[in-house]
Amino acid sequence: MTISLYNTLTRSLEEFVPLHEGRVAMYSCGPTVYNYAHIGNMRAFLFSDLLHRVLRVVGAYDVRWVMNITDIDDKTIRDSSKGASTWRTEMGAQSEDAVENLRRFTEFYADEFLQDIATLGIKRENFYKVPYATHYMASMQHLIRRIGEKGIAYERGGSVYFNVAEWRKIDTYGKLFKIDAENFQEGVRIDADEYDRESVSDFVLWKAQKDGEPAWDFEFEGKNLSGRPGWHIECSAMEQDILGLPFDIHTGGVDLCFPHHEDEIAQSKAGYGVEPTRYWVHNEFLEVEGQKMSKSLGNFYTVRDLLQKGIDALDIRWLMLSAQYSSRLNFTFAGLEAGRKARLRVQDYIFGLWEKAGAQIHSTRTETTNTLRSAVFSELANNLNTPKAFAELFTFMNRNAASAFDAAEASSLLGFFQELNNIFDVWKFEARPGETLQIPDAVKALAEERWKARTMKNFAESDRLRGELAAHGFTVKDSKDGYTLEKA
RNA sequence: GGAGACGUGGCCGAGCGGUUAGGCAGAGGUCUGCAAAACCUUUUACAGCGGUUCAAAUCCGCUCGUCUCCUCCA
Repeated sequence: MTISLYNTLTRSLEEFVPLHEGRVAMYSCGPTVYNYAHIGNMRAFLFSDLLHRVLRVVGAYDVRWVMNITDIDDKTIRDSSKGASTWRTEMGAQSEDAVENLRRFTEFYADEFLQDIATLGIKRENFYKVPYATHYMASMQHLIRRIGEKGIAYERGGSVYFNVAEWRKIDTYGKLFKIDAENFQEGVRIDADEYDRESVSDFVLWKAQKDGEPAWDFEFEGKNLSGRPGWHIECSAMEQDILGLPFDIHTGGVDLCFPHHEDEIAQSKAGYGVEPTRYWVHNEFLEVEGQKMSKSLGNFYTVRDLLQKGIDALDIRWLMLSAQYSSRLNFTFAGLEAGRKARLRVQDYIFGLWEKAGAQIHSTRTETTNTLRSAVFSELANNLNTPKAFAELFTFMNRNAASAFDAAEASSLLGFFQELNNIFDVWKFEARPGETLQIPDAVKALAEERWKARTMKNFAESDRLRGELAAHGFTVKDSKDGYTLEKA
């Protein structure tokens, strides 16, 4: 099925056509590992996960997905520096070597991050590669030299800058974002002292080392400039090294359009002569309880904060799917609960199908399955319209009780739900838990006793026994001619 | 100050010129000692004010509000 995506570069919905038939190379801007990632960050990564899964399942593409880890920048340097209060004992002791400290610090948060996304269902094995910026030092330096050779970079005070004015003579600067050159000055406070750049719009490719900072040697135009790479250069270098240019899709949060992605385009084109990608796809922000997420408002959550509150990671995943990636999402606890109920309703439907299908899952599609499948998949193919896809699913469920299908039909539908779960990844395919529940004899006896009391209309005793069952961790549900036990 | 986006019923969230979106919650019902579940039925919309049109939540203008970017940021 053809997939369409909103391309920030053209500001329009475009039909996605890969550069190589059947294959997609995709790069996602990953986290800067200076702290635990929060749920706002997670939206970006869950969006990339969704996109790559839709490409695989709906588009039937072979997808190479790369997401970087930024392990060198101002914050990681600041927080890993000697004596910083942000240093955690889990990171071990601090050494005398700033580079080593940076490594220990960022490795800690990178590991935590990879764990967090795994919790949310972003699987490590789905990545082609998760590169760390500092492992690509040589490639970055090589790219900077190439930009220098083209005359678009200059050295100043030990730092190397990209010369935007010079670049503008060759190509557009402002592809993702319309820029008024004059705009830069008005009303904006730019920390000019920190930089010796010629123009405020120039950006740094290589930063000179300051006292005590981690640094790498870099030979540029005959000088050794001890320092470290600028923020944008890592993506350009790793993309070229790992995926080759151009590749198909680049994702990231909307805030990265400018300057990060704009600068990435300029650098790659200046250095390699090629623009990195054809499709730039950006996810919108997440709000919490209708407000911008911030520490001072107390609505700033990391994944582990939510898990500590007893929230199921699958419900976070579902909630993130319940709005289209391109619109703002209001993350609320009520929404989490509403989503949970909706998700479990589908799960219950799957259990129902499982029962009818006699545990058989078939990939052969009946007409019913085909109709549902194309309805749901075409919504996903339509710029990842997950809410609409959900709506199709629920509309189908509302019209077709699971119990109404015969075994063949149910098996076929299960096949589709499983296929769909390769994207959403929030359901289980197994018998309804109650049916395989191990019930201790003592509990069975209690339940029997209660049922007897109930039939004799001794409700006080019946309710007392219900309480006892609850103490054993079981809930009893009555129906007309019997009862069922469930794990509470 | 400049650039851009958004404002849908109690909440979330699609729709983007004419047709019931969907979910959660609420209400009524079936069932029921109670409770839970399940199923059926169902109420409440398009920020405000103008304009274009046979027809506007959907297009245009203004106002108000929220957000993003221009500075590190998913």
